[in-house]
Formats: sequence, structure tokens, C-alpha cells
Amino acid sequence: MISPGRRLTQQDIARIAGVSQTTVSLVLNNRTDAEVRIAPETRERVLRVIRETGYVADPVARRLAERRNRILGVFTYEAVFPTASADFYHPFLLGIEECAEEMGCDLLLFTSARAAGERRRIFNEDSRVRLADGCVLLGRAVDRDDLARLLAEGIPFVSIGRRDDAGAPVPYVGADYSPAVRALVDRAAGLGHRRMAYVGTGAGAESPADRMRGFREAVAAVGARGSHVPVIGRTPEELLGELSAAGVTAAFVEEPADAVAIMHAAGERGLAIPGDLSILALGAPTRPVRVDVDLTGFRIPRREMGRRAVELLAELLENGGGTPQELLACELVEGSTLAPARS
Amino acid sequence: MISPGRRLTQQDIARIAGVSQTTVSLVLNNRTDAEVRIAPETRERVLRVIRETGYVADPVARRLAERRNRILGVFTYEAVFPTASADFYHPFLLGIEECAEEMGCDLLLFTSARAAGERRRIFNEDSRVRLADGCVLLGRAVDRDDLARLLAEGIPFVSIGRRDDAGAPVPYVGADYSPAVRALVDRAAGLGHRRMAYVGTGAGAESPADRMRGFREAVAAVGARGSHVPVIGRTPEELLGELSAAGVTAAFVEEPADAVAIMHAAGERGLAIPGDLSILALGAPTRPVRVDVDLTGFRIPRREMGRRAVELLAELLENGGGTPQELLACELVEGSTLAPARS
DNA sequence: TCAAGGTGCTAATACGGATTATCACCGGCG
DNA sequence: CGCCGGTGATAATCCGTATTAGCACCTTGA
Repeated sequence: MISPGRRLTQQDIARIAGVSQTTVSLVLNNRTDAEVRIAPETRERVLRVIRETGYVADPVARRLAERRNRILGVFTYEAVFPTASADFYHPFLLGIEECAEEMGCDLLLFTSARAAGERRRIFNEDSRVRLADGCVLLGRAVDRDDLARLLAEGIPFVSIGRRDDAGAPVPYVGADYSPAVRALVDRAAGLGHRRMAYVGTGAGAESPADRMRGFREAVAAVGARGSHVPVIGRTPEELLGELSAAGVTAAFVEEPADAVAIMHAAGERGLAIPGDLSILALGAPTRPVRVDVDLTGFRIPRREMGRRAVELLAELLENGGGTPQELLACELVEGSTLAPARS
Repeated sequence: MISPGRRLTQQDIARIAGVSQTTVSLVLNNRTDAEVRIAPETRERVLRVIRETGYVADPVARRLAERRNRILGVFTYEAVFPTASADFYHPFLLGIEECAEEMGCDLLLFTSARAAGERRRIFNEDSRVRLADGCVLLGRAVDRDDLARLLAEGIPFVSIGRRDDAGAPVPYVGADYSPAVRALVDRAAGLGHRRMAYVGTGAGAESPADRMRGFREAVAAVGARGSHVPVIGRTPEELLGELSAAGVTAAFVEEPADAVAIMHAAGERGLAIPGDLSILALGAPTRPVRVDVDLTGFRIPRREMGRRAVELLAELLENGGGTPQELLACELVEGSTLAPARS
């Protein structure tokens, strides 16, 4: 059947079929241009040899010559299959894989990208980003130098998550947080809430900033009072205390894990949720938590974002130009943690 | 900074530094053999240009020339990031990724491998397996023709899960099911159980066969009576009925999802688990289930298997020869579904 | 003064496939 | 007979890097 030693090349096929390597390549790529003519019988003979030997073109050589290889890179700043954030990344990857599969592309996970320190970097000593035709970036905190360099080097990529800090427009697919948060605030206002708080960082990366912006705008629009309760370095009990002290009746919590923690704290203090305090969760947990209640909030369309990123990347590779930027709508989730405000 | 148009090549670096492409390559690869000599100042000059331009070698060309590229393929017969079997595959992938990361390898997921029909095949019309240095196979039902062809073509690979049906020895890392099942049977026998049953297919692939073998041997060794209750096309209620009718006091269930279903059926019938019937689970769920009890059974060392597969693959790539075959021990899990037999 | 030996670098080539330019051949027509 | 156009194939080149063989230059020693 197949010689176990060296693998077959077009040259071998050519020799067996009694033609030139060029002819094999032409037949293989099914070239039928006016410029290129292969006699049907020759074509058939070559195809037969290919079939009999089971020859397949070396994708590497192909890539070198063709300058494309139908490989899409996936770069994540954290490990792709971690135990901790698995639940958060999984839907994105699911969408990415689905779409890549439909397009007949393979996925290259840049697991080798660990630099000297702890964190992964896209451009480490021997960066391998260029192995892929283009790549999808995943991870909430994308290094801005990496981003700038990707742009500068003209590497086709699409970021999952909005980015704006690279000194030039970045192609992305993001979640449209602002309107989603606004919708939640509107709903709370409709239920009589007048004192609301944004619990979370509200800054640092684009996504918290977007949520915070949506919150501020909406609170202003409905004429309610909105405060900001930072979480860094505070215990759930302290957060809860702060909320109570400020007379807040609806807390918009950036991170569901924090929302859950606050709810537990409330339970221990004898506070009813949502009777005494409504809790709105702004997204999906990025830390592992056991969520045993139906949090009212919204769903980040993670799977769709993954799919769309790959689609946009494909378009980028096909047509070249442009900087696609899209925000996908978040779907509101009716939970059980929002109730009318105490009168 | 960097010209956005074409990417830099060693030729460009050479031109800028006023040396030959060869020299750039030598400097880049830090060659300091006796055969190769570069003046320190020349080396420094080249390195400076590389630093200033941010040049990185094209991994594709490198692979073509070097015949290796530090890419490990991962082939799965099912989608890698599915919702359904995610929980089953995840630990394997976690181990694979960890190990690849440590070795500085990237992971290529063959998502494009969908053939005409439904199922994935390794060798489809334009197989891309050869892009990677070698590959890891994942999935319970590996196509035996694919396996044979991998062997015939001399493609380095390691299967996760024992395989024996390819007409030649297959390199694998498997779970050592037989002794694990034997240990459970011994334990049940020690608690007075005399009528036991193996609930599952017990055949089809290697892993159920191994479990079944362990069961039969152990039952014979302890002088108990063991029967086989096939599950295909039967409801949990029917299975339970069959077990009761046969006077079975300890059921060894291949698939934890089935174990859970049987327990629910028992609950509805008023049977106590493990009071009236002990349930032993032989592995991890391959179907999504909500497991709300601590099943007595064993843990398949999935993460370790993933790691080990990559390690063995690396050795295979390094040294060439050999057909590594390893079985990793399963750890017994003390649960709450095994109790002394009713007297 | 000239071979010997060492030093520093480069030309040429391989890797496998895609593409461009060209070539040999044959029949028909002036 | 000789030119032309169409047909079927191929030689040559390119993609970007690694490696091998070897060349030019300089010292040193006899």
C-alpha cells in the first residue's frame, strides 16, 4: 500500500503516472482554465494514481506557496480548558468550533504562547501566530501592545469582546452591554426603584465600562439615583452593608459570582431577596459559582459571538479590507431576583 | 515601525544588516557549532535589526524545511466543544493542553475533518493530519480503518483509550478498567453480596469489554453469581425489574447516567439504595446527567491520560520507534451507594 | 614566498506544491 | 512548402527557512 518510510509527494505521483509534477498539481487543483489544458485521459490516469496511492497534498507546502492554509488561530490569555473559567469560555469555543467546522477550517490553539512570566503573550520570542491564516482573540484582558502589533503587522484577526485602546480601530464582536443594562434599569424603575447601585469595577476593560455607562445613562434618563459600589477588597457583607446604608433597593451586580455571594450574605442577615433588595446580574459568571437561584439579568450571546467572530474573520481573509465591529444584543433573563420596590 | 503590506523575511533582515540570508538564519538559530562561525559584531548587528524590525520566522516555511513544527494535532470523532459530552471530554483536553503548553507546542484541532456523511473521518478528501508533527486521538469509537491507515502511513499518534482492532499494535494510553472493576467486586463480596449483575453493553468498544472482563473474572474469583443485563432498548424500570427478579443485590453499572436513572426508578418503587440494592458506577458519565448522589465506583484518570498521551507522543516524535501502550490506574471512589447485602 | 590552517561568511540547494512562461506537436491553410 | 493557431504538456521559478559545501581572506610557520 503505502511505503512507511517517506511520505508521497507530487513528484512521486508524477513519476508513477508518467507526467510532470506540474501536471499533477494542475489535476489536483482541478484547474480547467482556458490557459491550462489537460487531456481527459491524462487527467484520469493521474487521478487514478492519486486514488490508488492515497496521496494527499502536504498542507505545509501548500500554505507556503498559496499563502493560506485554512487554519484559524485561537488565542486565549488564559488556558482554554481550565477548570476554573471553563464555564465562561466554553460557549465561545463552541460557537467558534461550529463555524470553523462548517467552513472546513481547522483550529489552532496557541498553547505555546506562554512567555517568560506567568501570562501568555501573543508575541513571544518565537511567535507562531502567523501559522494561521488569521486568528480569534479571546480573554477579557487583551494586552494592548499585542493588539497594536497585530494591527501593525497586518495580521487578520477578530477580537471577541469590544476593544478600543490599541491606537487604531480593532475588529471585534462584542456583547451590547449598554442597552442591556439600560433595559434592566428601566424595568427596575418601572417597578418603583429609585435608589440603585452598580456593584463592580465598572472600569478596567471595555465590557465593565460599557455596563457602567449603560447604568449611568439609564439612571439619569429615568431620574433615579445611582451610586457606584466598588468590589475590590470588600467582603460580600461589607458590600451589603454599604448598599443598605445608602438605601439602595436594586443592586446591579457586574459579576454573578458576587451577586450570589451578596445574596448569601443577605440571607444570613435576614434580608429577603428580592423583597428587601432586588439583585440584577449583568452577565455570566467568570468565576466558578454554584448558582442556585434564577438571577434576573441578561444572557451574553457567547456562542453567537464565537460564530460571528469566525464569520467576520473569514470575510476579512476573503476580501481583505475593513475593520468589522459588531455588538450583539443580550437577551433579557426573567429571573426571580427583581421585585417591586418597598413603598 | 513595520510595513503593513508584506511581512518581513530573513532576506529583508539580511539586506538591512548587510549580510546573507544564511547568516540571518544562523544567528537566529543561535548556531555556535565548530563548523559555523559568526563574528560577534556581525551577530550583534543582525540581532539588532531583528529586534528593531520585530521580525519573527514564518513557522510554515520552518516546518517545510525542518520537517517539524511543534504542532500537535487533536482528533476527536465528536465535536470538541459540544454541549452534550463536554463534561466527558473536558478533563482529557485539560491534560492535553497542560502538557502541550509545558512542551511549548500548539494544538491543532481537526475541526475540518467532517467527511461527506455525518461522522468525522481522519482521512477525508484533503486530510490535514500531516500538518501536525503527530496527533492524539480522542473519542470512544475510533474508526478502525483510520487507525490502520495511520499506522500504515507511519503517522505518529497516540490513542486515548485502549485499541486492539487495527491489525497491528496501536499506541495508546488507556484506563485500567479490569482491576478497578475487580476491586469493586471484591469490596461488594466482602460486604456479603453474592448475586451481582453487570448492567451495560459490556462490548462494542475496548473499554466496556475490559470492564466486563474484570467483572467476570472477579465474580468467578470470589465465587459469586454474576449476570449480564444489557441496557440497549430497555427503560430504567425494566432494568430494575430484571435486577429484582434475578435477586441481584449489587448492580455494576457501566454508564453513570444509567445508574442515576435506575436509582430514580428504585426511589419511585420504594426500593432503598443502597439498603435494598447497591449501585456501583463504572466510570464517568458520557451522557449529561445531574448526579446528585455520591456514586460508589471509580474515577477514570482522564486528565492524567491526556497528559500522558501527549508525553508519549513527544517521545515518539523524539525517538521514533516503539509502540507505547499504557494503562493508568483508576482510583476507587467511596460513595454512598454500596452497603452490606441484606442477610 | 608559499602552503597550511584557521576564520567569517555566502552560494547553492532542499523542502513540496502553485504558477508562469514556454515548448513541441499536429492539422489546416495560403 | 512554410506559416499559423490550437492543443497538451512541461521547465523554471517562487514561497521562506535550514543546511551543506565551499570560497575568500588572513595569519602563521618553514
